[in-house]
Amino acid sequence: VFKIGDFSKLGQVSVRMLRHYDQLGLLKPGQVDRWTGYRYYTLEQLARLNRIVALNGLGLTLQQIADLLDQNDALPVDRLRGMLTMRRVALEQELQEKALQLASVEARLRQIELEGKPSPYEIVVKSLEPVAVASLRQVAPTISAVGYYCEHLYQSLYERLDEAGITPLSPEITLYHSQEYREIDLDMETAVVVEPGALRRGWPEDQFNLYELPAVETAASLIYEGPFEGLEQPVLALLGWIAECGRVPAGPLRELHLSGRAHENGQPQANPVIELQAPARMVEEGEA
Amino acid sequence: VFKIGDFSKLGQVSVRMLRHYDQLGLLKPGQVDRWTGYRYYTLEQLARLNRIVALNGLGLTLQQIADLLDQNDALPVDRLRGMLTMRRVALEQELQEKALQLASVEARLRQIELEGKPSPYEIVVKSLEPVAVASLRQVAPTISAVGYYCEHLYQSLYERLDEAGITPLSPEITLYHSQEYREIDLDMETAVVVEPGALRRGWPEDQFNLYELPAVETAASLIYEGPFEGLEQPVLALLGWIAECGRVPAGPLRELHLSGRAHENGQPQANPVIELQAPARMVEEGEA
DNA sequence: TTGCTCCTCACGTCACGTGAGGTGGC
DNA sequence: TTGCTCCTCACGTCACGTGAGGTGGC
Repeated sequence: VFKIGDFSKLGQVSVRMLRHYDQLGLLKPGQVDRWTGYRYYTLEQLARLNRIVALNGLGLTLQQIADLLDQNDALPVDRLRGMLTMRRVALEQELQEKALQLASVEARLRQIELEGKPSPYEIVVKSLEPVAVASLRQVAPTISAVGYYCEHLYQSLYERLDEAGITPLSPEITLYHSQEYREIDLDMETAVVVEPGALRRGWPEDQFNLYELPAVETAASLIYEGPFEGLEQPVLALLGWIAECGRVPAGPLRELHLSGRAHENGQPQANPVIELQAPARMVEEGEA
Repeated sequence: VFKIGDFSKLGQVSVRMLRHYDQLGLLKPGQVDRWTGYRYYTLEQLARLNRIVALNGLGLTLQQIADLLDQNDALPVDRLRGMLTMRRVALEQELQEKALQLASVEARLRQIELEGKPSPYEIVVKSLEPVAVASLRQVAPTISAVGYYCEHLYQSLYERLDEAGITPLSPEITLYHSQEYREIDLDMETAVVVEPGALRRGWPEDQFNLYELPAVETAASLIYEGPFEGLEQPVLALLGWIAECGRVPAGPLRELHLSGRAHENGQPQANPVIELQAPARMVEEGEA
């Protein structure tokens, strides 16, 4: 028979926890002094305590352990197997997440070592909701022509929407359909968000596209603030980040004009706030 | 300017968390309506929010992030590097722990598949404190002679301690110096705990050994209850577990007689409670 | 009498989710 | 007027550590 302190040393479990196990009903002392409240443990409890510690070391919760040890001291095999299997799945997932985090941390550190300062862009993984959009699509011959195309595409889009009696909402979303970064023949699509109801009514197809931009499970995103000419750098940062994290593009790059229309009265906004979203997915194992 | 709900969608952060960040001073809304308490956020806040989300995704605490983003919005490089380095170390450790846990869980599952029922022994990793002991050591020719040797070694040990005026405490600890399991020529040492003060006074060396059993950082331990003849099975279980976890024995196996002396009046205890402790360490990488 | 152990009660941890109960804007 | 959004306050999570304040046994 041991007092709680001795039992604590025997089992290498803190006194606090022994009291806690008592309270949870996980491990009741063999005897409790009615007057002083002192807990007295027997050697048989030690085997049970060891079970608890062992299962806990595998990462089972005390509640799960209580379920297992409950009434009879014999472990119900099937439940144990079930719990261990669940635990294995959870552990595999946690391992994967941590490994990804570690890779990100190391990427950041490398980046700091190389450039001497942290990247000005913060890249975040997010999911994208589906949105109803109206759009026009065309190929711009060179990268320097993109601004011009953008302006005029949006302009005619707005005109046609006006004729059709559809109210453009915000933001504008320019999509770049070329998967990689390129400087000529950019397949671009200028889109605006419209109310979802517009999809259900039919519209002349030759005037503009009207459809739902698909949801994206994971996209890399960053916020850029500055002139349109400076967009090249954040685009490259985003694509580089994707590659570095073992991912691969999974859809057109989206350029959201969060601070309103890119062009107003024929003038481009001087310092627009732009969100770049690059849909991406993990490379499958064994994929090139 | 966005209301909290819109901003929440933009940044993919729950409304609850935006309020929380406000409260922590991590991200104050650009404007708060004095009368209604409504929070209004601007686009500039979005960049900061993205920073927060990105750093949080690396596993930094909000407090750390607050320290980084504090006054100036420019990230102090050195502090960032420091935190990331710490984080990397922590992540590596967590990864290792999880991997070990996963290995244990899988070992348990395999064991259940093979034998159809969970092992009757719960093996726990613990550390061992140093203890002062008095002991006698001898080689038993065969495993079946161990009981006999044990009895007589303890008997003469107690006699000599009595002559020397040293009080034996408990428990008895029998040490097996052969590293592997073997059935002949067992190098065994029968020891009893004595008060630490006894070490400081000198004793005739030829009567018995008097020394401090060293501390052990990690030892595998299990509780066995049953006759001494049944000890073989738990010993093998313990050694098997050690091997399975990528560890290697690191000292003599200890057999603690927790329920009192092994022999009393020439009779062995019928169902003693015994703790087996096997010091072990992880195999170094590249070690055979 | 002095330490030592034991007792109960309760707060803090961390980044959230989820209510209750109530109020402004279309 | 009816939903919708927003507000504050507060509890719960999980396995602990760490006190405060007090009492028994040698």
